[in-house]
Amino acid sequence: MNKLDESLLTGLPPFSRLDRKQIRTILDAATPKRHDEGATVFAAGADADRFFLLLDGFIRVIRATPDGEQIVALHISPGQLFGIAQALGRTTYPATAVAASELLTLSWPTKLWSSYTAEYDGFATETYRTVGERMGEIHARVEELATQAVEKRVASALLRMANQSGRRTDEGVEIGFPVTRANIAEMTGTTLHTVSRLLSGWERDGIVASTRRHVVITKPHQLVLLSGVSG
Amino acid sequence: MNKLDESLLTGLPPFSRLDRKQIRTILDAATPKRHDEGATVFAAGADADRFFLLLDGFIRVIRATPDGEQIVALHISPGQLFGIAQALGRTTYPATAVAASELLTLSWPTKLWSSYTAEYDGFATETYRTVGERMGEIHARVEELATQAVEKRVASALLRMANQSGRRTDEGVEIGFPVTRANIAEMTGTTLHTVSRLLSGWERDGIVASTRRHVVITKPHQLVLLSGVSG
DNA sequence: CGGTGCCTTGATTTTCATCAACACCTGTGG
DNA sequence: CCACAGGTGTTGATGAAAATCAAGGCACCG
Repeated sequence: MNKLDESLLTGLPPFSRLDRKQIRTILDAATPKRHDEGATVFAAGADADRFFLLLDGFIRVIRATPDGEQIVALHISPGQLFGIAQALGRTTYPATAVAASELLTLSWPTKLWSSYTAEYDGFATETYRTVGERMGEIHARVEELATQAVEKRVASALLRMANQSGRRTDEGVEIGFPVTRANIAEMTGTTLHTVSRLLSGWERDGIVASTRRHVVITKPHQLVLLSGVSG
Repeated sequence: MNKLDESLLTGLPPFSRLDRKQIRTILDAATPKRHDEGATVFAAGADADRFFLLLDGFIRVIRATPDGEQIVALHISPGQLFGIAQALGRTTYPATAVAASELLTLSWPTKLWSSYTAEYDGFATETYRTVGERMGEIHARVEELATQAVEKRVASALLRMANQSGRRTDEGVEIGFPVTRANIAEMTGTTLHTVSRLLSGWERDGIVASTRRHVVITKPHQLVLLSGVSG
């Protein structure tokens, strides 16, 4: 069994203040795993027996309503911890984590959590910072849903995804994972029909270019204007 | 200067595992303060130099959008810590805390935070549990805003407030702090006109009874049905 | 007793969900 | 290799929900 390379963790916020030996110890306790696109990493309500680090790919965090609808709470980018129910004083996962693209993860048994936060300098503070950022992101979602019209919400959602995962291409900025009209609708609290109409319109205006399950933002600035900065 | 009574903290989750002497020490470091209804305890973006415990009254946590609109993120009940930016790895308050009713608070300088979490058993875990609960609450808000019609959102908001602060009266359950139509609109992402119409309708049906700035839920069960349990 | 904040109600308009139909792409299994 | 199914995307027509526009009333405070 070949060992994981230490460079995987070096420089990531939760581990940035640790030395080589500490990182080695942590890596040796980690279980790496590949997940296919669409796979469920863990489900809401399940026993939080492990916590995770996303090495590559993107996670979609989903919550299902009692009546079967799904909503996308947020996306997680490479380098971030997730499934950290412990940091919220919980013993079950609060939401479902689905692979938005093919994934590479590391995971550790939950029981290591308390020793990591106690022993490793910066691990606790950095993970709480992550929690704080997600809190802020969700707050921003509430604001959007409560005050903005659908068009602005969809524009904001596209920009958010582009910021988190965007790849520059010669056409513009491409969102770094597959995303359907229905996905965008679940993010913005609307229907796939409305999203489709908006994207069609923007495509006509040359602001975005989309193929099946992929979106390229060709005129980010225009989209920013639509997202409602100052108006 | 008369000392604060230890019974103020005894039994509250963050302090429940501490002994008399520890509680005494913590209390001696606390600054008590009264706030009038409508007063701002701290403002979003301000330097988080203190953290707070709400002894009596209710806090409304508010965020303002760039274009001047306000949204009510959540309410805080007596016995809860608030303004705990440190727990989220932040140095500024993420939102504004306004007194929904007359208030009594204790507060401590931020610099004590790290020693409290380190020294006092249960303080950290319990406050992170609080953070987790608020996270869950906000998630629930996102779900509501994304999937439920206005009527259900308003019904849910009333029930939530009643659960957190309700007082039994012979008429029904009264929400324990002043609340205007505009406040409810800010909680549910609608307008005060729509809220007014809904409340008028429910008043006709005998489900609620409201006077200026006060709401009594006379038929909670009916309201639960309207809030959309299984439908 | 005047002013401000809170609340109500009607009329009109806009936005967006819903209903409906169809086109296309991709992978699968006969 | 083709047929077909299931997931994805488009677009039009219609209707309902809720915002907006508008006006006024009532209660509480100084």
